[in-house]
Amino acid sequence: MLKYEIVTSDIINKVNEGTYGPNSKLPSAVELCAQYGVSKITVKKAMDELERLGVVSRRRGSGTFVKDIMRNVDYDKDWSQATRILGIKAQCEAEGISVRTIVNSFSVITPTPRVADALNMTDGFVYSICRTRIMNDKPSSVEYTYMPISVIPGLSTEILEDSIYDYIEHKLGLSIDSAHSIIRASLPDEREREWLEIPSGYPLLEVEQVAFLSDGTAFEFSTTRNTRENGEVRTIRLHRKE
Amino acid sequence: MLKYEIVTSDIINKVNEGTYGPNSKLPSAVELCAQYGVSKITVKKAMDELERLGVVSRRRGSGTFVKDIMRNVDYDKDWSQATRILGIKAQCEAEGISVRTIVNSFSVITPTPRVADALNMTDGFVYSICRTRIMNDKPSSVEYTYMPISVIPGLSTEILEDSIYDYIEHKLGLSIDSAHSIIRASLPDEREREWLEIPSGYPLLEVEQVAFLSDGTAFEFSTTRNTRENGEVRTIRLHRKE
DNA sequence: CAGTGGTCTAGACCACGGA
DNA sequence: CCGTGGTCTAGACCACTGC
Repeated sequence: MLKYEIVTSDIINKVNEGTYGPNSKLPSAVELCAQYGVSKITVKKAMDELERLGVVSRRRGSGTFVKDIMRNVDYDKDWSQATRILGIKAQCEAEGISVRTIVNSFSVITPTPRVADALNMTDGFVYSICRTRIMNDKPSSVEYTYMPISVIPGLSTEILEDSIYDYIEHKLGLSIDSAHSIIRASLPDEREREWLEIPSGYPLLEVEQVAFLSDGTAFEFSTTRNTRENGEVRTIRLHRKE
Repeated sequence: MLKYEIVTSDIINKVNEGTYGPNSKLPSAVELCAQYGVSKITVKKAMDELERLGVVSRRRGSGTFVKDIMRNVDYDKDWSQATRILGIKAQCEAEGISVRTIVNSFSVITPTPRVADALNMTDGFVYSICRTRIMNDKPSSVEYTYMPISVIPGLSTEILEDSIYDYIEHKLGLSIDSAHSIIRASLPDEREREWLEIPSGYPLLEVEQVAFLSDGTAFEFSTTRNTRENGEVRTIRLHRKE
């Protein structure tokens, strides 16, 4: 465990157990340096992390304060970036939710302009995949996925029913880096109503996403439409300090 | 302008104008140190920023790469944290959108348990505010806001029609720090359909938010329900590197 | 093995807030 | 004025990648 992580997680623990209560002021940076035997920059990095996680607010000249509503922050479960970017499968399993995946369709096509643009492709083919996710025996989302066959070769139905992300990272040895998402509200079409077993007026949370490998290549363009139970996104926004 | 900001914005410019094309590799950290005459840590901080803004991906041992789809990133318009946390008014004005605000109701009440909990209040009163936002002459969101009168004294209808955030920062001299949000899809009730001039099946993007001052005090609990045109949230998620 | 980014230090200096 | 956090440096050492 890195030094700044030790500081971060220790302070989170102290916040959770009430040693540092809501609105209280943390020890100053120099005090924390002494307390943990680390340098000022390391303490600062820990504070950056706490701020990003939404645990504290900082004001230059006066100090660092625990936010008002701090109960049960979990260092590992990082909501600040709006859902961790693992496969859905790994994410659910981490929380003890059972997931089953139904492959509605799976083919190779010439990308539409929209898809080609999102993936920055000039030619070549993409997989076109449509899947339904069943979580704890309840249909909870429909996912439309496009991936260039040149970047992610060798997909099979079996993999789609398991975890694409696992295949990409462990079988292909590629490194997943990040995703850019747009979140909207939308309504289901007829097929989706059937797959998700919902009435026609039921609102869905749509997450459109382009995902990248760590060499910068866009490898996935996907749209996921989530039912209410499943579909909630949490974020933390920091005010721009000028 | 700070040194790391100079580095960050210069690289963003070079990406936008094509000097560093999609998928290309940036100069190494040491090269950039020499190029800008700054230390390694400063370059690293600039790279952290570029990564957070979604411009580059980094891989230890091989380098830093420009992402595939990098067109017109704007350093000031920071989408990475899902909409900057100014008042809606300032946000729209920055983009040349006209905003008008209609105050549907404005009163002081004893907070419901839900509200008191969100604001971590044990006693006292809150303002209860309901407003409709008209953007470019189109009704685009309904906003329900609760604020403790002890924290934000002296609100008036006039302020509500203008900008609460401006009042808080400039008149009260308080410093807004951050906000924690939950995003969902939902449907309008009857009054909302009327205010927003939409049919009954129209899906809304609901953003529930608790906002904090920089001493950690929760000063606002609000729920905003946005129409489709207006309601889109963008985020960038970085993969957890372990 | 050489080259990359990542962490960390000790200490200088600056900017801001409050008494 | 002092105490706070914020930026920055020069350089050490580590961890990973790819040849």
